[in-house]
Order: sequence, then structure tokens, then C-alpha cells
Amino acid sequence: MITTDSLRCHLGYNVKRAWDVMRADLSESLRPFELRIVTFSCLAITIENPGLRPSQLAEALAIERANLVVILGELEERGLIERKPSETDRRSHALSATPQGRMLFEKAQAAAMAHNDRMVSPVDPGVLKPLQEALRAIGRLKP
Amino acid sequence: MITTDSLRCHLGYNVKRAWDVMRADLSESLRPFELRIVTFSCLAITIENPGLRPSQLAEALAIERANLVVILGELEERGLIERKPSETDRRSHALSATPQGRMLFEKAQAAAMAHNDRMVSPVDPGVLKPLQEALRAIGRLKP
DNA sequence: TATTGTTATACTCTATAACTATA
DNA sequence: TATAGTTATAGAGTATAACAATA
Repeated sequence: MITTDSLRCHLGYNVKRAWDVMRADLSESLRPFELRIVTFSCLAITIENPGLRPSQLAEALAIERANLVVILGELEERGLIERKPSETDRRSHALSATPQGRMLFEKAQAAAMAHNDRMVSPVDPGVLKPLQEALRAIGRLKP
Repeated sequence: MITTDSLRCHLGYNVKRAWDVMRADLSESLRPFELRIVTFSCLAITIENPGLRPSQLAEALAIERANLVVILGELEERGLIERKPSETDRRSHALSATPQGRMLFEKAQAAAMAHNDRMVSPVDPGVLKPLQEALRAIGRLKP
């Protein structure tokens, strides 16, 4: 039998293996809505922060502005979000979700919640909260 | 201020953000040894399981056999591992690390451990064990 | 028939440099 | 000078189909 002990002691290895499973399951859960994980995330933050600028969205989700351009283009082309000219800075845009975008997000969010329930099911409920907090703390270690 | 509450409640979002930080830090830690995360991992499992077959290594690390071919080619070309013909199955190979491979791995493993210490530093030591176990449990949810 | 290693390919995600128009 | 959005591009990582040799 093959062992992986020398990697299992690394927290990062377990995080990556868990993320692989979660990513695959979430991608499948969002497929019926023709949303990828990143487009779903952008839609979520745009709905939560109407009027925000692309650079703020990129910073919030830790994705490059350059990569965000095509993502927002995809969402706008599908009529899920709008890029309006900013009233205070003519270089920038104000992002907002359309009614269709909000409706689609509600359904997708329900599917994402069901996915989350599946993923969390093997975890002792008592450790879930400290688990989330530990992961957030690591995520804040940004160089 | 931009908020991300609608995503922060998803465990997967926090797992992904943590993994992004860990991946970047580990990649930097392995760079001096000219190892990528995946080549480091293959070297580790090969040393831990001398004589294993590529298909077993692929299964252990959850990577496609097709992608493993080039990875093993890279490691063999650098003289870190060997692909010997299997004595029991002429289709297959027996993988083993060379002395140079073992020496390089020891140094890289030390760097990876230092990386792990950095990542774990903001986590309450008491929750680390259940945290690891929770992540492993999620990783086992494979469909 | 099924499995092993392999080749080739494509698709996603990520990272970087450089351009333009504004500030 | 610096910033916002944008374009183009390159590199990883990942996924799939098909093949020859062997079981």
C-alpha cells in the first residue's frame, strides 16, 4: 500500500486536496446556471456592493484586473451585470447587477449552499467555526 | 468599504483564499531547489515508497497519468529519480529516487517545513489537529 | 478485454508587460 | 507622475481522447 505521510503532515497538502474536491463539486453545482466559480463570485460581490469599481472587485477577490476584464465582459454580455460610467472618475466604471443577474444569483447561491452543506457534512460541527477562522487567518498572511 | 460576506460564509471560499497564499509561499520556498510543488510531491512519495509504479503515484497524488509522464521525465532528466523496468509487469516501471534526489529532497523538505511553520503560525495550536482531520475528511469526499 | 505508459491536444487559471485615457 | 481599464501573451495546471505494448 502506498503511503503519503511525508506530505500529509503539511497543512498545505491537506488544504489543496480538500480544495480540489470542493472545486470540482462547486463547478458541477454551478454548471446548470452556466456560471464558473469566478463569475459566480464576481456576481456575488457586485450584488453585495452595488456601484463598486472593477479595481475594487479585483482587489476584493484577489484576481488581476487584467483577468477581470474578460470576466466582466462575459457577465455584461449575458445581461447579468452593467458597467456604467462613474460619475466621479471618468476613467472608471460603476458595476451593478441587473434584475436578471440578481435572479440568476439567487438560484445559483442556493445551489452553492447545497454544495457547502455536502462539503461540511463530514466535519464535526464544533470545529467548523475555528476551521473557518484559521483559514481566514492564513489567507490574511499575504506578503 | 467592500464586503465579501456572501462568499465568506462558504467554507470553499476560505479554503481557496488560504490555498492561494500557501501555494505562492511554498512555490517561493521550493524555487531555490528548482522544484515545483508537483515535482516536490512526486519526489516525496517516490522516496517514501521505493519501487512504486507511475500509476500508483498518479493515484496517490490525484494527478492524471498523462500529466505525470512529463513530470517524471523532468525528474529523471535531472538525475533525481530512476525509471527501472518492472520485474513483474513488462508494461510498467519501478520508480526510485537517486542519492542526489534524496539529498535534494532533504533540503527542500526542510524549506517546506519552514514554510509550513509560517503558514501555521496564526492558527491556534489546539485546533490544528482537528483542522487537519477536517480537511482530510473533505478530501475523501471524492465522487 | 483491460491496463500501463505514452502522445497530443485543449481548456482553464494565473501572471506580466505595455498601452490609453484620465487624474 | 500615478491610477483605471484594457489588450495581448505566456505560463502553469488540469482534463480527455487515442495509441502501442502487455496483461
